[in-house]
Amino acid sequence: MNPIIENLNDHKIMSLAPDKRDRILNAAMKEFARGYKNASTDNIVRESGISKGLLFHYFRTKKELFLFLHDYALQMVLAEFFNLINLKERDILERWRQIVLLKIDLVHKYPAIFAFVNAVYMKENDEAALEISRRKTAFNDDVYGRLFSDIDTSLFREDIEPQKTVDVIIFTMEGYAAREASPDKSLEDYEPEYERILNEVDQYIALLRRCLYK
Amino acid sequence: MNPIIENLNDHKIMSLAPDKRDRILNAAMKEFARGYKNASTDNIVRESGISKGLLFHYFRTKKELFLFLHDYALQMVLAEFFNLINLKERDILERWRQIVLLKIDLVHKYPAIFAFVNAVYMKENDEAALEISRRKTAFNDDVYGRLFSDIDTSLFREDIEPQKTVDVIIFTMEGYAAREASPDKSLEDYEPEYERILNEVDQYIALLRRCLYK
Amino acid sequence: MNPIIENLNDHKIMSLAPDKRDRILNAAMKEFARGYKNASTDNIVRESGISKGLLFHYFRTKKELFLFLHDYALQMVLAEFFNLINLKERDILERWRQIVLLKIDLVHKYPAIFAFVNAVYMKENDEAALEISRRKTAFNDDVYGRLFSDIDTSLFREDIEPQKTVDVIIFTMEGYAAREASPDKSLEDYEPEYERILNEVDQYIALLRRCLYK
Amino acid sequence: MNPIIENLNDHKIMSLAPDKRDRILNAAMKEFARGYKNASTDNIVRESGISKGLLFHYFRTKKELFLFLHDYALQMVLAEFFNLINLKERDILERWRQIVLLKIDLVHKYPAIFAFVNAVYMKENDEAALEISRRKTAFNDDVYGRLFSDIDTSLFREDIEPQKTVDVIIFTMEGYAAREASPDKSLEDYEPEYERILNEVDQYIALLRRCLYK
DNA sequence: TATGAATGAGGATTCATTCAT
DNA sequence: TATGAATGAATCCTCATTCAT
Repeated sequence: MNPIIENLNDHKIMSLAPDKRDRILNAAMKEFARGYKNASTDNIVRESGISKGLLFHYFRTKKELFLFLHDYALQMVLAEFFNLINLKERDILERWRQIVLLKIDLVHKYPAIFAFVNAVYMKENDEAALEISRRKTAFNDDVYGRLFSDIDTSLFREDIEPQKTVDVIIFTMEGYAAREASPDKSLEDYEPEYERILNEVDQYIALLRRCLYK
Repeated sequence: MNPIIENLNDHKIMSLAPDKRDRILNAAMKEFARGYKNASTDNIVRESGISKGLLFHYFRTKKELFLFLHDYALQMVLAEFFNLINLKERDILERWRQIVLLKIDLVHKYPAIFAFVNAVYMKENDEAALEISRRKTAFNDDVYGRLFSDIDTSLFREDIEPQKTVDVIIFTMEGYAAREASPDKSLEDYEPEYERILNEVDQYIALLRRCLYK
Repeated sequence: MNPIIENLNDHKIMSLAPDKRDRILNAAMKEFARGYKNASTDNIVRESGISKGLLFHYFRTKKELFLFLHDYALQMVLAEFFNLINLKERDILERWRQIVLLKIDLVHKYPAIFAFVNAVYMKENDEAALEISRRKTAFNDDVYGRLFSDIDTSLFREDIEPQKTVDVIIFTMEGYAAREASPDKSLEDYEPEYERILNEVDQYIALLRRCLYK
Repeated sequence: MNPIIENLNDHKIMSLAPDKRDRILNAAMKEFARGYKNASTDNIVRESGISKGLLFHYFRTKKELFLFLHDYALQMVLAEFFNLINLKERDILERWRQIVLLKIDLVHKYPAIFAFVNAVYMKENDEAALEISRRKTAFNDDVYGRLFSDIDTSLFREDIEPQKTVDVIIFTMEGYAAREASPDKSLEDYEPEYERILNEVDQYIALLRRCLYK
């Protein structure tokens, strides 16, 4: 269904008992959230309560673990994301509204995954870094392609190029999201801010609708 | 004059002969561009032709070197930036135009500094990471504060909140910049693209002016 | 019948189905040809298609497997060797001639065994090394004892001690064999060289006969 | 002077204080005498009383240490060997006599070196193993070439090819040496056996002289 | 018999930092 | 100031062996 992410279920680790597997993957994500180099396989095994040997039984190298985790994280988010988003809604601003709400929920549901994904900047001049970079770009292209496919551009003002209109809307979305997700803001505080964020988003939506729509 | 960045001239290293100092700082920046953890003090001393002992004579720890470099880089860019920007121009969109042009120039003039600044994501849960994060935020607040201070909001449509208008403009600026600065694009290719970028920026400016201005 | 090599048939592994047993033993020999330490039990089980547990069911330790294999290899060669050699021939030089021909044949017939035997230099200061060394010496003493037993020393010159004459002949044989078996010479090339080797051997035999015989 | 062995004095380790250097090299040789894989860098540093880091400061890898040691050992032996052997003596059997005596002395003087050289069988399918094998062959060719150059073949019987005569003599020498150097014989016992060995060697020499010389 | 997940001590290597000179 | 040898904890990874099933 999604050709970008290879079939994770083929991986050895998927034959492990789910609770043990989750213990390992969660511990690994948590550790990699500190950055690739800072992450220590020793910490991962300590945290997940397994032996050194077992970790390397399932993942031949630290890099393989990292790469698997990356794809796993993206797939987890992705599956639920597209499951819940209503792609029938063709107004991009309405769709954004949905996305924001959904994202807040997901960040709460899978905090470790988001922490990990945000941290994935494997600064290395080797193949793995390029591979991650390539996958991330492909992933983003795919997600954005789907998320903003079949947009009803007839709603937009006619005196500006529709693609540029979409760009401004997306830039605004992302800019706002980045500002809200700045590292000082601990994820735990999101919930009480739900109202505030929704309110602000609605203000941006109103602004953009007034200025960019017919 | 700039309270955010402590006085770099107080640092021991500033008493070194400028050419030797530059050799050290450039080597260090180049190395840290690979990421904090990947950077090796061995490489730095080898590249700059000094001894291990001397490096640690001037900077007590790797972290101190890194932090110094960070402030140093920001100050370098900053000084030149504000020197050249015309703060008399009160139209935010015109100011953006200036900034884009200037930034392209600076990236060419100081590629090592920009490579370093872009790479500064020291994902660590220790003091240095928080410190960097704090300084960066302060720096950005300061820069943006100055860069977009004294804006003529009377140019904006009156049916929307001026601060939100500024936000949309800045989000668009940054979104566009981020897209252009994606890691696949090598800095060397910028020059021939100067025209293309300027052209695109002008299109966004025209759009925003038409939609957000009176 | 042969007191040096303990009865291999008493070993647990001998109750396994012959084809499966051979798969295991061949895989193990091939692997140990890389050297004792370099040999990996993982590779052995992968190659022979059995499970880790089963290997250690039959051989309690890697060392036991190795020791068994050593004896097994020697016995394999030995049995066939003495089966084919004509111990009626009492002229040591003629006997050598037979041995050379036979050895070339056997190396072709059991390349894995010879590769393994040649590689058996388990340099370790533990029990197994001494044990191997002891068995090898005993084996050689036994083989040479039998191979050169009942030699007709009346053929030798009478002005020299017969044992010394035998020594010189054996040293020449072994020296020549070692030179021909140097590791650069791949076993595959033996066949076309059959003629050359036989020719050279005959020259040495002629020389020794002329000088050492009456 | 000897083109086979590259200049060892260029190596970093040669700038170390001789006593410390010898402590390291001796410890390493002793350890590698157990075989390449069995040798543990931990043991080497423990034995030589230096830190882990220092060993890898001088030798970037275990393999580099091993290769250096190999060349070093050969050079040590070589230099003294050719220094003491009288190449004026053109009778190969007399020369052998000298060599045997000299070798016994050297084995006593440098037991660690000989133990190491005898043990050097790095069974690995990588470049280093081939490199060692290549160097050893080149070394042997060189040594034998020099050791048995300018031999007076006019002393030999005329009814046999001189090269074959030389072969038989060398095979006998090596065969005898190998038998005496078998691993069960600890090096310490050599001294009291000096007489016995010399006596036996003289017997072989007498035999060969009677049979192979005019 | 047969499986293969699980163990954990041991191995080579790295690297920021110190210190005697 | 300046050097670079020296340190050793930390890192990733291996592998013979065990054990529950």
